[in-house]
Amino acid sequence: MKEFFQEVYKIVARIPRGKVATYGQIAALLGNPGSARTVGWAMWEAPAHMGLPCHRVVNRLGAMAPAHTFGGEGIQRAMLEKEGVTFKPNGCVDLEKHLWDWEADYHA
DNA sequence: CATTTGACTTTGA
DNA sequence: TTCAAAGCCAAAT
Repeated sequence: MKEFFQEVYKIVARIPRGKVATYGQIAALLGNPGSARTVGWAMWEAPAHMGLPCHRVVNRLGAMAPAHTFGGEGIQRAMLEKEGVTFKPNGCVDLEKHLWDWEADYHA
């Protein structure tokens, strides 16, 4: 469903700078908590296409997509760090500090 | 038209 | 506690 993609794009576009969102939460926000994988799939199509901050979208562990997705290893991480996002020693985004509070912002 | 795959998540052993 | 398997929705082949 293309609309599903649009929903994903809209939500991702609303992620505040310096914050990150997880696939599962985005999916849940769309009403499809089980389609976390489909959310990621949608990102694959959208990227630079519409200036979508896909680098702010990570899995629930704070890990990011394969390097080639952003043009190289560390690209996504670099952009996030530039926005003020911190990383854990394990190399994942510090979700506890930078997880987007979509509940308050989007009014799910 | 049916099968497989995919930037994931959650539960079972 | 850690490891492994199933499940979910949508798109691509």
